[in-house]
Formats: sequence, C-alpha cells, structure tokens
Amino acid sequence: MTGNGDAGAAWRASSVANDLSFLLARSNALSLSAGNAVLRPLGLKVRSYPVLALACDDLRPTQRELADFLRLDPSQVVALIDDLEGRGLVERRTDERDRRSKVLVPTEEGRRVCARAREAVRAAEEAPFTVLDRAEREMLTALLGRLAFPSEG
Amino acid sequence: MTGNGDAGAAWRASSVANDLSFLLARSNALSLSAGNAVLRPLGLKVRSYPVLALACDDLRPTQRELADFLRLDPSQVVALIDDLEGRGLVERRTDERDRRSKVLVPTEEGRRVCARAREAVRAAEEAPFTVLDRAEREMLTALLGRLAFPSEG
DNA sequence: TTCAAATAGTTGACTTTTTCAATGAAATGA
DNA sequence: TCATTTCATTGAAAAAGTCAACTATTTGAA
Repeated sequence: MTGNGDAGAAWRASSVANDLSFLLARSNALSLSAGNAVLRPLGLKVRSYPVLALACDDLRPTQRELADFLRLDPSQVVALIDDLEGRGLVERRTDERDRRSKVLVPTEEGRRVCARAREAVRAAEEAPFTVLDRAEREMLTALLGRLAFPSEG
Repeated sequence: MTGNGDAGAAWRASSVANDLSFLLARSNALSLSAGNAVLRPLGLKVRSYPVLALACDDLRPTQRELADFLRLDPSQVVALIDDLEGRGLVERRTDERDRRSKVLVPTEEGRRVCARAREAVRAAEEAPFTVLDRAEREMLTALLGRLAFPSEG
C-alpha cells in the first residue's frame, strides 16, 4: 500500500516541502514535542524552561526583556513566572534602579532544577537531531542563530 | 540605556540562545508572523496554505495523509478544508478505491489563488531570510529537510 | 460468508497558546 | 508640575492543539 502515513517521495518533492518556512515549522514541531516530553518530569515545559534558564544565567532579566527575547506577550511572561515562583524556583525582585520593573532571580532549588533541565534538553536534542552529525548540527545552529537574531550582524 | 529590547551580547551568549530547539522556535516564530502577514490579503494563513498547495500539486491527498504530513490532528484538517471548500478553492471527493477516505482536489479558482500565494510565500521568505545569502539558505533548507523528514535517509 | 477489528472522516468538549485592550504604579522630559 | 511613556498585571476573546466518541467503510480471520 502506498498511503501509509508519512508520505512518499512525491510529497517530499512538493512545493511546500521545500519552503524554508514549512520546514522550520515542521522541525520546530518535532523538537517541541521531544523537548516537552523530556522536561515534563521536572515540571517544566519548552515554554517555561528558557525563563528559568535565563534567570539562572544571572542576567537579572526584567519581564519586559524576557518577553522581547522569547517573543512572548508580556502577559504570558506573567503567567510563566507565576508558575515558576509558585513552585519556589524563582523570585521577583523590584529593580531598584527602575521600580516599575522586576528582575528575575533564581532560588537555590531553581538552580538545581535548571541544571537538571539543561542536561535533559541537551540530551533531548540528541534524539531528533541524530540524523545530523556534529558538524552539520553546528552549521545548522549557526545559520539559525543568524536567522533568529537578525539585528546583530 | 541597556534595557532596550532585543537583548545584548550577554543574552546571545546565554545557555538557551545556543539550544537548537530554542533557535528553531524563535526562527519559526519570526517566519510565522512574516508568512501570515503576506498570506492575509489572499485569505490564507500559514496553516491553510500548505493544504491548498498540496491539493494544487495534484497529489490527490487524503485528509489522513494531510494530517500526517502537516503534523495536525485529523480534526484540524477537517476545519481547514471546511474553510477552503467554503471559499470554493478545493473540493472533497470520495476516493473510489477506498470510500472511507476523501481526496482533495483544487478548483480553478483554487489554482489561481494558490499560484499567487506561492509567489507571496516565496517573496516573504526573502524578508526574514535576507540575512542569509543564497548558498546559506540552501544549506539551511537541506539541513532542515533532513531534520523534518528523518525517516528517509 | 460472516463478523470482529481497524481505519477515515467528523463532531464536540476541553485545555493551552496567542493576541489585544485596559489599568495602576513608576519614571521621564518638557 | 504635568502630560506622556513604560512596566507589570488583569481579563477577555480568538486561535491552536488534544482527546474521546461516533458513523461509514474496509479488512482479515473464523
């Protein structure tokens, strides 16, 4: 039978299957489910992990900065931090240099969870990305890095 | 002032900013909004365009095949096709070889709209992707193609 | 042949994500 | 001083994703 599932050669040759945007979307969907699966045991998601990770990098990010960097609506950042803070992984601190904004700092527990999450994510990237060898993966990372952050040459 | 918006060098060097999964997500978000903006005048979205395009490639896809290929729940495919069919761009036809399934066929109007959409998408890929030159873009497309379709060596 | 099991499309409920408008507190600049 | 802007927050609404159930049809084994 031809009509099994993931489509045959004709599909791969189709117009959309060579659109960068389509490939990006599909690759992202793959990586998304793999990432969520790995983070679930830690109570994190692909959505919340970067928030915790950036806090743990001691960047003291404001919520506005997080929203910009993660391309999320500020209101979503509120919800994500509410969750992390409720679980005792991060704290909001009023920025004394601009009392309108709040910076995110990790708790000790937050650091521990983050370290494990980092490792989990690293491992998760192995699974869907093993079709590429190390050099190819680095090439892909470099190209996507320029795509994702066009501002800086 | 430092706290402008899209983050500085420290952020780019952060742990997450070098995760393939994060870069994929962010690049996808960028390409998504660019794509939707371009397709809106045609009454299409990044979600519905591939459905129309695959129909117009004369692949006579069944809804199940579309769901697998586009990584959508079958029920979402129903909604997308309902919309396209309601606008007279495609038709459902019962597959005579398996009367459970229905294949998607484009109308003449569907083909016209699709041709314009194809061009719009091609043009849209210029905008966010101009940071990469042609060779880099082809490299990226090739790598993502292998990521998105791991099954076939 | 007959009948149980599997599959395609559809519907509906439900959750999560996304998007947007409005608000109060604080900062900025004329 | 005061209008304007920015930040975090709330709440509503639209869009997207997930899941279980149902009908019609096919398949395969008894």
